[in-house]
Amino acid sequence: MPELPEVQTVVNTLAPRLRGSKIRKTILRRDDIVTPTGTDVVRRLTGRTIQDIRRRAKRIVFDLDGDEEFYIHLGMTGRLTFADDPSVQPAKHTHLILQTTAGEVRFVDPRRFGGVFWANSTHDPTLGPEPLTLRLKELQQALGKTARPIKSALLDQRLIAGLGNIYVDESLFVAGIHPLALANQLSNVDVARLLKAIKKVLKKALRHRGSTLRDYVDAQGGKGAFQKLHNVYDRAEQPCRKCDEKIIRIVMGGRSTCFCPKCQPTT
DNA sequence: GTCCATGTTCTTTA
DNA sequence: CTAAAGAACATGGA
Repeated sequence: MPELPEVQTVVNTLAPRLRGSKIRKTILRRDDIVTPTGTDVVRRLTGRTIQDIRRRAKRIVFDLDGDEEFYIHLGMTGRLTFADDPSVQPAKHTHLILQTTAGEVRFVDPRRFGGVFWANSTHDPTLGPEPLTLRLKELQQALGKTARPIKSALLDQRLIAGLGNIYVDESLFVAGIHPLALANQLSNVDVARLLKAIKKVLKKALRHRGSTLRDYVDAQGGKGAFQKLHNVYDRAEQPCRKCDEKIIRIVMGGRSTCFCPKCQPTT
């Protein structure tokens, strides 16, 4: 579900309520979603104050009192939502429940690609720069070093952190760049257009509270609306909104990749 | 039954 | 050695 706009929207709907609250009770219903394995999150979380909640890459970072932090990653199917009525039985695949002075929050994740991570995100070398504040020089440098197709390079969180399959495809369309174009063969002009496209797409997606294709919801259960504005993602076989050409779907590294062959020519 | 899925990490290959 | 490609993870919906 979650790429930068979706994760940010969860944080935006979670933080105002949860900031400053205290965790009264922690219920861990399965412990194999916790990393590192064996971390006693119940003991570590109960009684703690949540000072802030923020996003880093696709992570929802909880700042706790005592200068400690952990994060929740939503993986593909994770949800982090307030329970309107805490007396209602938790949904299937509810793995963690935080009962706080500001309400009850539940982490649900059927596929369990997400999880709870007791780790610091501040100096994590596996996370590249944030796209919204990324500068052209940095991106040029990062892309110049790799001979992979631009699509896979942009999915690499060490190069740029927060994009996923949807927003890479959408950004490449706006930039008019073919997904198979080699990263280090893009001109400076191409990269400049690409960075502008990435920021533009992400900001627009944020305004529309992310994309709900299947079951993504924010912390209050609200769906995103940006999927209605997708140019290419999940639009294979449909006409391009710009030129009417048929949108193509190919598979790259096991991920479906959608693009307009006319607006995104090979070069 | 088949194929597909908004992500990450580990393993294999070149 | 490193970079890139591929497989694996687990569940559910069409």
